[in-house]
Amino acid sequence: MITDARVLQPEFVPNDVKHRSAEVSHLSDTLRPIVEGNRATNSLLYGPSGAGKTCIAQHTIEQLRENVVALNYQYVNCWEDHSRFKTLYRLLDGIENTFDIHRQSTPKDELLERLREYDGPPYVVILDEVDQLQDKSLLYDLYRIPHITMVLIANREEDVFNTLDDRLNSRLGACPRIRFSQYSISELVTILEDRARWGIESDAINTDQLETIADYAAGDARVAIGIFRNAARVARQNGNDRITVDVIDQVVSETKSEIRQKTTDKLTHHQQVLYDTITEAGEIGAGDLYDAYCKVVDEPRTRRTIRNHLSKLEQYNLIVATGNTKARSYSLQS
DNA sequence: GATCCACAGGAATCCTCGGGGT
DNA sequence: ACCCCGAGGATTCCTGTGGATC
Repeated sequence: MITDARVLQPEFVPNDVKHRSAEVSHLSDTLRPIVEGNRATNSLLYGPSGAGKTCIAQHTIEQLRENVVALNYQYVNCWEDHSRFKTLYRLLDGIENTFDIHRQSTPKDELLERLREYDGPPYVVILDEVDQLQDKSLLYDLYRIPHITMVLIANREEDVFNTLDDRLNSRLGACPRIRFSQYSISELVTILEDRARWGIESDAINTDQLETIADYAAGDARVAIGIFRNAARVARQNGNDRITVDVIDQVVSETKSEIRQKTTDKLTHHQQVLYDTITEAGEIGAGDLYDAYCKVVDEPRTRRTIRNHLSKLEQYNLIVATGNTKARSYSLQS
């Protein structure tokens, strides 16, 4: 029943993207100078998760590559590579300049120096989840390298600009910002129709069922494609040649927790305990939370460290904090 | 309204770990 | 075998803030 499993994968980037032509053309406008050999402007894509930011960034650059003789590009997820060193390493990796870097104790800004010295074709870098970048001054350093063009991606624009210093704000503050909003149900349906056409046999699913999936996904394309993929997998396991609504109902919660799991997997043990404690309590004040945390963990960290962890969890959109000072309480992100 | 207190978060410093140099 | 160095996490110290209490 499944004819091409690749197109059901979350990281698959289609040649033909739906409902984002305005965003694509805005982004390609900012990048167009590269085609004429000039310096392109940096840009920021922002919007809720599953709105197609990463996909559109990669798609647009792929398109650009077809028009430019030579162009390098690299995708960096700043959550996974959140330190200055790791991000720089990843960027050098994109231009294959890492063969002799094996230690963290390479002289202080040797990596940056190498990026500066790079004299190949224009280099476009996608910095996804850029608000998670530990050392924002890296953006300034990259900004000053002429042949590098940055495409920044974040959920909320204020998460990016609030954390920049004045110097960076005056430079990057003026860059084009492209807003992505949630997909509507019907938009999700057409996206799923494409995937269905490319990935599974033609009569294995119909519009009604795709609508059911889109409904469950609530505007998040990543969730929609995840449900679709799992439903196709379960249907195949059961030996069915069609994806029924029953199967879809069955895989929804599994898929959602799968996606949540991907996020919480990146947490440290201490962050995980905090998250679980909040999950259990529903809503909990800072003092009670710390006490509960200490009971669970062998070697509890200090209050100060826990506050850092909590603000990280908040940045990850896993929890929300409401109220100030004594009235502060933590609960799960809905 | 003055005072107290729990809490947030910035800055400086300490600690630990991994890898290189001698 | 030993020391050294850089990075990043944790801790210590601190200031500011707003709710609670009288």
